[in-house]
Order: sequence, then C-alpha cells, then structure tokens
Amino acid sequence: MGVITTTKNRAQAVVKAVATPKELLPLGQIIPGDCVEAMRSIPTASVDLVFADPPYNLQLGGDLARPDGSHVDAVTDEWDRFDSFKSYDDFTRAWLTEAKRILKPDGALWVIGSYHNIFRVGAILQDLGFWILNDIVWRKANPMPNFKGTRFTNAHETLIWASQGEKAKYHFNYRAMKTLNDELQMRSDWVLPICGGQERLKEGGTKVHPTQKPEALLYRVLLATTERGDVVLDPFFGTGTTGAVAKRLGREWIGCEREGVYRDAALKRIEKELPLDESALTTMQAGRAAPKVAFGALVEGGFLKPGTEVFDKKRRWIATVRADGSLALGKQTGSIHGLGKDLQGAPSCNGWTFWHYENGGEIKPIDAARQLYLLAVED
Amino acid sequence: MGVITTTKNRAQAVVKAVATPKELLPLGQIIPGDCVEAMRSIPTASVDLVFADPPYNLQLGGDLARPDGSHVDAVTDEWDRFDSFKSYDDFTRAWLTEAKRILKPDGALWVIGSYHNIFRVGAILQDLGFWILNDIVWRKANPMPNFKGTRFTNAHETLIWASQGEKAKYHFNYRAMKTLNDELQMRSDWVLPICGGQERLKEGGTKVHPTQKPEALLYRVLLATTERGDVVLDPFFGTGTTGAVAKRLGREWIGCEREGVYRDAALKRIEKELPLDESALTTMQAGRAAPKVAFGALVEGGFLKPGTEVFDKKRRWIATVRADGSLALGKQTGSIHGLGKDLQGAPSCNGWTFWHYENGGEIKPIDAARQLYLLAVED
DNA sequence: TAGTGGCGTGAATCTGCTT
DNA sequence: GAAGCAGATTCACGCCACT
Repeated sequence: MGVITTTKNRAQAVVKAVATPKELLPLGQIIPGDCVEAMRSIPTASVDLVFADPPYNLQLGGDLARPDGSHVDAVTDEWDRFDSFKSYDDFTRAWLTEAKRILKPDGALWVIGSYHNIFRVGAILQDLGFWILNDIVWRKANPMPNFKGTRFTNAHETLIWASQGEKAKYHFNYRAMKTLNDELQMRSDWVLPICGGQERLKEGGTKVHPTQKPEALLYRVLLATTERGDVVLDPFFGTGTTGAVAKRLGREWIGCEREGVYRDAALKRIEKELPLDESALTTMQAGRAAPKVAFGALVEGGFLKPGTEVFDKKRRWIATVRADGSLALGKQTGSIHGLGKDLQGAPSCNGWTFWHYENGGEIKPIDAARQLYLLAVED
Repeated sequence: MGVITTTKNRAQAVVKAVATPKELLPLGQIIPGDCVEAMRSIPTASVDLVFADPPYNLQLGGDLARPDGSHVDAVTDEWDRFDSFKSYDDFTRAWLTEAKRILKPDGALWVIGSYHNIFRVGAILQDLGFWILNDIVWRKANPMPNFKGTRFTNAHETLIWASQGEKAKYHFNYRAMKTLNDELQMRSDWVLPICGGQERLKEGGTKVHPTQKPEALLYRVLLATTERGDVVLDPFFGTGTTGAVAKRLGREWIGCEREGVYRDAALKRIEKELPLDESALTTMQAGRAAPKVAFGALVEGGFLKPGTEVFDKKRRWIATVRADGSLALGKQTGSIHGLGKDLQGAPSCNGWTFWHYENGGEIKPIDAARQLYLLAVED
C-alpha cells in the first residue's frame, strides 16, 4: 500500500486528469514498429508505469577474446548503433517525451542503463521535468570479468526511478519492500544474479535476445511501485520480461517492439505465464504488525513461488506464501514466525523450522530453501 | 606495475608533451578562492590525476554561484528548476574544462556525486571529450536511513573514472587492485563505511565539513590510478582527505578551496599525516606482480634446459625448447605464445599456462618454472 | 545417488611497442 | 598510420558427463 499516495487517492486523481478507460488501451499487446511511433498511439495520461530498457549505445571496438582464446559474444545488433552522442540524445529525448505524455500525473518512470548511456538519459529526463526519486544499482552477483585486466570489472548497472515532477505524487510500497528485505528498509543497491539457466530464452542453443533482464529485477520494480491492476508500458519490450512479470503479479501490460523475432518469443513466453492467485498477491499493508522475515528474498528469487502451500509437520495448518514474503491462512496473515506463533498460541516460533513445503514429492522445512538461497546469493 | 602504461614509458611521454618541472607547481599547497580561477594558475598538461568532489547542488541551493558570480536562488518552480540546472551545468562545464586542460595526456579524472548531480556531470564530461573508463559505486556500509519511508534508502554514491579521450592512455594498477581484493579482480562496486569516528574532523563536537569523504575511498582511488610521485589535484579540497591520503601514499598534492575554515582544518590535518615508508609503498604498488620474464631467460639460467619437451594439457602438441628460448614442433617454430596461438588457430595464447613440462614425474605449467626463476633472481 | 570436474558463457566502450 | 609481434589475461554459475 502506498505511503506516498493511497490507492483511493490515486484513483481520484486519475479520474480528475483524464478518464481513459482501460478498454481503450492495447492491454496485453505488443505494438510493432518504432517505439516513439508506437507510443503516439497511446492516449495521454493513461499509463501508471513506464519501464524502459533502451539501447545502451555500447560503442564496442573490435572482437574480444577470453584468456582461453574463446570468443566473447558481444552486442553487435543494429539497434545499438548510433552515429554520435547527439543522435543518441535525440533518440532519448524523443522516447522520453512520449513516455512523459502517456504517464498519468502520479505515474512513474524506470530506466535501466550502463555508464555508456545512463548519464545522458538521466540528464535528459531531468531536463524534461522528470524528478529523480532514486538511482538504483543492480549489483550483479555474476558479472562477466574484465578479461584483459585493463579496468575494474563492470559489475553493475544503474536504474533511475523518477516521478512526473518535483511536486508530483508517486507510488511506493514501502511496507512490501521492507518485508522483502528482512524488516530492514530496502536500500538503493540490489544484489541479483544475471539472467541465465532455465530463465534465459534460447532458440536452437543460442540466446534469443542478447540482453534479456532477470525476472527478479522486474519483480522488485513492479512490486515496489505499482498496485494490482496498474498498467505498465515497456517501450523496448524485447523478449517480454516486463510483460511476463506483470502478468504474474496481476498488472496489465503494453509493449512496443520493432523486431518480429522478439515479439513472437515474448508472446509465446507470456502465454505460458500464470498469474499468481489472489491471496498470494495481497501484499502487506502499511502500518500492520511488522513481520520479522528474511523470507521475502526467497520468494523474489523464485526459490519459493508465491502461492506455494506451506504447512507444519503434522499438517494441522496449511498457509499460502504471498508475493511480499508474508503468509496467509484464511483471514490470518503474518510473517513466517508471527503466523506460526499465533496459530500455536505460543510465545514465539521459529518459522524456518516450523513451516514445511513439498518439493518433488519430498517434504522439507522452508529453511532448506533458505540454504539454497544463501548458496546462490553468497558473495 | 602499470598494465596500461609502465612508469618508464609514462615519464617519457610526459617529457615529450610538456616539461613542467614539479618545482613550478604549488605542490602541497591549497590555492584559495574559486576553483576555476585557482586552476587557471596551473600549467597545461602538468597534473597526473584530478579527484573532484563538487557541490551536489540543486536542492541544497545557496552554495552555488554562477560563473558570472551572481547568486543562484533556491529551487522553487519549474523555471527556477531549469535555471538551476542550467547554471549548475555552466559551473560544471567550467571546472571540467580547466581540469581537462591541466591534466597530462595520459592523466585521468575522478568525480564523485549522487543522483542529484552525477548524470549532469557525466554527460558534460563526455561532451568535453573525456572517455569514461568505469563508473564506480560506493556502497555505503552504514548509510542514513530514509526516515519518512518514502523512497529506497539512499545507500550509495557514484564515482566516474575517465581518461582524456577514447584513444588516450591511462594508468591502472590492475595487480595492486587484485591483491587488495583477495586475488579476485576488483569490481565496480566498493563496499566502504562512511566517514565517522576518529577519522571525522570535529570542532567543538560538530563536524567541520558536512560531506567529508572516507580515507579508504581515496586510498583505493589513488592506489588504483596513480604511481608514487604523481601529482594529484583536488579542486574541491574541503578538509583535505585527498591531500592526507596522497601524502600517506607518497603522491604529491595540490588543493583548491574557497573557505578559509576548511583550508585551515585541512593543513592542520595533513601536517600530522606521515608518509608510509619506502618498503610499504613498493610492496603495495607491485602487489604480487610478476615482473615480465622472457622465456629465454629461464633457458639461459638453466631452469629449463634446451631440448626439454613441452606440451599442452591434453598432449595434442609436443614441442621442443631451443637454446634461444623459442619452441619448435616439426617445421613450426615460434615464441611460447606465438606457437601456442598458431597451433590452436586462436587469436592469442598465454604460453605460460598453455605449455607444460614434466619434472620428477610431475606435470607443471611452465609458469611454475618462471616462479622458481623469480625466487632465485629476487635475492 | 550424491558428488565432482570439465566446459560454456554473460550489455565489454578490454594491449603496447616497434617498425 | 598500419602492420606485426611479444606478452598478458577471467569470475560465477548452470549444465552435463562421469565416478
């Protein structure tokens, strides 16, 4: 629930500004063609969030070989080639201008980039009147090394989160973020693995898109700054990570994408995605008793999916995991520790050992998932 | 040990470009007054490194004068905001232009900032021709929480490291950084505590400077990108963290600072600082660096006898060591690197790890012989 | 079967000196 | 300035084969 604006207040604000019924929006569709052209077809002040992963303008030189002689598969696609900073700036100003137009007055913008482009993007969006709320650092758990030993390992990317203006309202699910982060305020640096393994879309053994983003990143962005039913637009849709996570989290999505290959892959992918059920989506409300959990990170990382059933050893109680790492059993909700304590009427409860889940026919305490998570995340 | 340019080569390059004797520079001094004016007194191409911690401006207001000396009003409405960005940009362009002038051709620039100003600084320095080498995230171990719970905890600041241009040489102590990081490449995200405790300068219980940077940050910057004796200039000297660490590490320093209170505190502080002794500095610079060793020297020294057979790990190729340090396989000959490269059809090859030899029934890479050689030569 | 080791790979502005 | 050559250079993770 928003600390900055409540859902109720937002709804009123939107009704005042415009009244674009959702039926008029191309929800769940990927608009083909150039993203600026595509966005022109979207009504003014109709979208709650824009998430953009624009080309980075990498300006790579020749080929790069690893110390073992193998070849680095670089981003050489036509869509990342610009003549100059000037032409990249023009392109950036054009799509950011459209993004600002289609966003609701209390909508927000996310952009991700690297040092090649993010300073230009940040300065231009400030010039256009966007108001930066945070810059977020995605610290990659497993970045590519610097093979030649010439610089520091490029181990992070930067996201900018911005509202429509200095005085504009925006939406931040403070409580859900705090729950997700073991009851500590969520910081501006997020440690997440890069996209690989089963999650990485491949066609005949080769990656479909060179820069597919991890779903955990979008999960956190959407959980932090949108509500259920909000409309999220991604002007550089690619293979549809934004759409897939939006659908899972019960958000509406719109994509823009030039390349047919990416559009096809994205639609196929999102088709397979299942929305989480109602109880899993209900995140912790602001002001409620603080759930004392580190559990949220497991949910976010996909180690335990929202909607998973967890139960005590004797199966007296069966609860459901929700998107922010809280548990629900009927009308009772709480952290893994708090709910276990309440149900038993005990003075305290270690949720890690109390709750169990089933995995491949095997019943394990959720602490097992924590161990897996720790193994995966450990620096 | 420089990877990008060796100390010897740099010295030659500098002599060619200009010949500003260090005696003509105000080493170990803080130039009073406006930083742009102060930098104008420094000769062109005379400084090895500029480290800058400029005012972050914007919301702070007041602390910033336009280049023409007029005062910038506090940020209130849209026009003022634009005006504020404009004047901040002018100010930034002015001091960056001077910094570029006084830097040697193989010199480098560091700037630190937050999301309020770093995007403008980054875009402008790119426009001026600086070439970004890395953006570095200083991840604060103990940041101030976001008390209102309206955003993510602002837990990092951003540094930009840039050379004079795309083709310009620069200096990076790769080996020293790797040593500092437990033999793993140093990443672009640095976890360091904020400045506090004994290190924080206080006068009558209150901090002397609001944004004093931790010495560990400067330590890493100077160790990574300067050599002993290099000249480091800090145009926003404040209470002299740059000078203190420079003195400790045996680097020369120059400061610019408007405020007399800061100048006095800085001079007093640096006075107390003691340079590390010769041996400590030598060790740190070289790290565990392996000085370049010609394979021929090993043969010459009898560590590998001519006629010895060397082979790759899978024994696909077996070559013979010749008296001049070259290898021969049938009619093919070449250096340890070149022959390995040709045989594999690879773009490059590190012969030290590719080739192996047998010694007392044990198979070792020829790099092992290099280590023995180094041990023997050191004494 | 659980554990181990080899191999592939990820948004990368990725060499320097001599001829 | 282009070409050629000597020399230096990688971390974490997922998958699969093998023990």
